[in-house]
Amino acid sequence: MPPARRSSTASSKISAKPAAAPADIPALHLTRFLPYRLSVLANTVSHTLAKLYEKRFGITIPEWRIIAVLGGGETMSAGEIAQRTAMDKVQVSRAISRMLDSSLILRESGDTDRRKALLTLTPKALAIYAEIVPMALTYEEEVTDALSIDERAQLDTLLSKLQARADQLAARPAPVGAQTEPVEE
Amino acid sequence: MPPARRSSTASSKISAKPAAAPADIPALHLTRFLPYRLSVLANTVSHTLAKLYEKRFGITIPEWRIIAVLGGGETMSAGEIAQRTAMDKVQVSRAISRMLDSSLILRESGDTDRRKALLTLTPKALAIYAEIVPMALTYEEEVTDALSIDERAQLDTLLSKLQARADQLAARPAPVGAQTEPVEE
DNA sequence: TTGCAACAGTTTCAAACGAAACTAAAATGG
DNA sequence: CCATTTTAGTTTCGTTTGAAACTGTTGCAA
Repeated sequence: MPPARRSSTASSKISAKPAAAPADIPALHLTRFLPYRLSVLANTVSHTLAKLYEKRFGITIPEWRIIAVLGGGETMSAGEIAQRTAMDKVQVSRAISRMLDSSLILRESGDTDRRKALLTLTPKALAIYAEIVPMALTYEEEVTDALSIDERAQLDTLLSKLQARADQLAARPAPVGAQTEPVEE
Repeated sequence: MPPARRSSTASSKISAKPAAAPADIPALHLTRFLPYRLSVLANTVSHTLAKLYEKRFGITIPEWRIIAVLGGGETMSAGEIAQRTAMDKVQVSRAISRMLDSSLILRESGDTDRRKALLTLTPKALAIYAEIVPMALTYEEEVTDALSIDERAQLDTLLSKLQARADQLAARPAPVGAQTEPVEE
């Protein structure tokens, strides 16, 4: 610990006794806490997969998602992509701009509505799609191999239910009794 | 679409026919793809919760995690915190520095090893802990209310198994050959 | 001892992000 | 019609991030 700005007491001899923590507060163990567990798991999985196709194709997660939704050869607008990939429009816009630079995507302005740009993958991107999909599916399988057939079905159900509920709670305006006050002291 | 840099074909009349996509490529539907689903769900949940305590206490996710592991009044080093929160040391270092500024944490240099700084929550942070834990648990309950008792147990099992497997796969050196081969089984 | 590798944390730097402001093009409507 | 609002997408700005480099400290070994 090098340039540790000297803060108040800098000695040692810390009483091993938990100084505070009133007994009536329900304990929270991070490792049992659903949001934490989901976050860590999703992170591990995404990160591993991302490294795989970053190394192989030099694309990022947003780009991979766009390739995934356009991989069928379809054409759609940026807004549609945003919806389908659950990314926001800024992220999509930036990813598209990168993909234009690397000739992965083709942008044509629509006739009927010139605000909407119609986006299509180039053959180059389609080639990546053809290679990356099996890779992605293989990885998914490797992960789900940890589960039985029954458990995989359960997982599907659970994720759907949780997502539905999480969406519902996220949409909720504001926690009813929530003060907008920054902590009393 | 304002300053759309004109890229090659800029007309319209897009043939609705999917130009490519050979039939032998297994389709990948993002909405059925586990890494994607996990990512979206974790994101929704974390984001909702983060907004909750950001608004109320002005703390970020890393700070909340640190409060969570130190909330019992324990004292530990930054490295230990990093392990327990599954954050990397840079993230922890920065969170701690913020918390020192806002008097949420106390840093004392150890006697035996002056590299390790011993970290403890201040009463102010403990007060936040006392308030935030019920909030967090309530939110967790609201989410899991979408599930039956059985399903909650399933979820626990599934997450554990998936995390274990994901960790295992993440640790795997690197798919050396270009191929995504199942490798040593 | 000193000499060097390993460790604990911090800092730096460039890329990535989110919110909000912005621009251009459509839709609305008086 | 022209003015206003909405929609589609981009840009800007300040913050956050992650990797790698760095600093101080300790442990180990010759």
